[in-house]
Amino acid sequence: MRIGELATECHCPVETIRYYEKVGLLPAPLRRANGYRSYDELHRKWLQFILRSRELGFSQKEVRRLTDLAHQQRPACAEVHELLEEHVGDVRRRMRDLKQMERALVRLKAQCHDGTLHECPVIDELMT
Amino acid sequence: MRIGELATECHCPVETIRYYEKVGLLPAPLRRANGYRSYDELHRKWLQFILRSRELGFSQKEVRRLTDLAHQQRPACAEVHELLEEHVGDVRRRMRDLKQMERALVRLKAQCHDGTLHECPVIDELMT
DNA sequence: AATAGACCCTATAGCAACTACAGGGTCAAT
DNA sequence: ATTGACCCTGTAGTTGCTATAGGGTCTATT
Repeated sequence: MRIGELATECHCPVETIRYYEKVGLLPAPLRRANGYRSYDELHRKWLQFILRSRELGFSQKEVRRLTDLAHQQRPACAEVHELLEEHVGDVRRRMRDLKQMERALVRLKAQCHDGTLHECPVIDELMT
Repeated sequence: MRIGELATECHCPVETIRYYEKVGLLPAPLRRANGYRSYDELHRKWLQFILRSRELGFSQKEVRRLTDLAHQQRPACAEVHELLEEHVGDVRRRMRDLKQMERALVRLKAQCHDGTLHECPVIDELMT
């Protein structure tokens, strides 16, 4: 499989695949005589693993830990569990932060009287 | 006021202040004879405006739009309102994304049987 | 007067996690 | 023979800072 086919199959840009290879997340594939990368099913699985983990908000560092764990012949379920716990905590913190932002923004917006004023209390409040 | 004092007053690192000046968010202050930056109350207000906006999740670009609007002698409340609306929408989208992540992670974690297994179904599921 | 320590300056490099060129080679079809 | 789609490498750009190197300045103490 050439890189372009892999990319369309996995719904991700070609550059991202090359990037993952460069930073060592995705194992380097064999090359054809013309220098083109040649991927197989295992590569596809790894790429999907990475993409799915990134979708779930894991950082590159965490994905690296995950792939390392997955590479072990007897994956350490306890460590995976711990990583997941940490990450869920992280996601929840980020949600709380956003919720706070949202509340503050809505409060701020309420001062706007639907944008019909010429003087702007929002600007005033941000200034103080 | 020297940069260090401004920094402690506004609870932000000195480097950040110089950075905001460099990218044109914060107006460049006068300099003393020795080359040190010299800030006044107006600078403090602008810096707080920027920091508060960043806390509310506005991007640098949006902060720029906000400061531009604030600079007008008759701030265009309607535009501020629009910017706020957009941003609240953005924050809510990000929350929805995180919520989805959280649900997926919790579902994934549930497969882990408290990390007591040696074979790891989580890894398996991320692979497929 | 010398020196230590806290402060200030500029300019550059680094971080995450990609994305977007520039400047080339390869391959299949017309 | 040439067009167009694909591939290659290497480098620079993005966002929003943070950190470091290599210097100058000011105040207080010895």
